[in-house]
Amino acid sequence: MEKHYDVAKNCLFAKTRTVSRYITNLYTQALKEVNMTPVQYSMLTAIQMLQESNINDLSSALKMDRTTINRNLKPLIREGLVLMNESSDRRERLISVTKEGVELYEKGYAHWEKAQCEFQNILGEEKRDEMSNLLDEIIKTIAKK
Amino acid sequence: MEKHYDVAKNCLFAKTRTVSRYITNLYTQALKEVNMTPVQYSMLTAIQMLQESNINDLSSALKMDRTTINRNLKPLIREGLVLMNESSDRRERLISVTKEGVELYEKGYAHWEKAQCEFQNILGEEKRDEMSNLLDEIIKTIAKK
DNA sequence: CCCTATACTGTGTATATACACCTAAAAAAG
DNA sequence: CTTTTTTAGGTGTATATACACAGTATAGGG
Repeated sequence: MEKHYDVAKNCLFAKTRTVSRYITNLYTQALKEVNMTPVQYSMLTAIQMLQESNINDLSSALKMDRTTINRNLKPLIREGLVLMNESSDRRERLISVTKEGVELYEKGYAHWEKAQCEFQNILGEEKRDEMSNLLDEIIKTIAKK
Repeated sequence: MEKHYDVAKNCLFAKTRTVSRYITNLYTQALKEVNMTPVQYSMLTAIQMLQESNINDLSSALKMDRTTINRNLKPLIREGLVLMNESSDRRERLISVTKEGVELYEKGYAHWEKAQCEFQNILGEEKRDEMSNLLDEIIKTIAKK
């Protein structure tokens, strides 16, 4: 078998990425109602979970590169949804959500739910659960390293 | 339950994206040996599969936006791995792989395989198969629309 | 044959992502 | 207390991604 047939059929990177693009577009459409991208919505989620966190905390929680966190915070700060404050340790900055951020987050929740439901309708509940569990296990596995 | 707990626990976008980032980094490391990104390797795969294809063909095959295909081709063309030739229909361009492209692709195959194996070692064969099948089904489902 | 509709492509813009490299501050070592 | 190491953060650069908008060429209808 020629190599490209093998890759086309079996590449887990390509498959994951294709599905990721699809899901991203789906959530992007839904969250457009609150002028937010799904990545920004995820970041707001983590910032609220961790409360007074610094960039490294968010990097660990979201399993996203430190510098990506930094850059992804920019639009949220620009829109007044997130604050980056000085800390007593002057190396770090403390990140928190503003009142406007919480409000928009709450407002976005219904649209996030819509995207979740839409995806479940497309996949069916059984497969959706299978996918969710599998992703959880993968994330747990890669976190252990 | 507060909304951000729900999102943090159940968001299929965030989970998929986290896993996608992880897998991307894994394949990126492996393919660095041939100076190629995994997306570029996937594109070379598709271009070889379809042979004389235009941008829309690739867009369909890779389920990637047309304009993304266009931009992703740039580095491949710059490196002399891919050609974009005129067609008799002067609206479209025909995309093909050069000799150098095929050679580098063949050389990269071992590194792609390495990444595939590495991921299987991390996940275990059973879960890897489950994941592969699930992704196939999802891709088949979203293709039908 | 001309006009219009359709099809293929490209560019501007904005976000997402991570690596290499750099700066500054705190902590640890001596 | 000074020097060194560690830790936190930011910037330059390059790729990846998709939408809105625009240009050009073919096809189709009259």
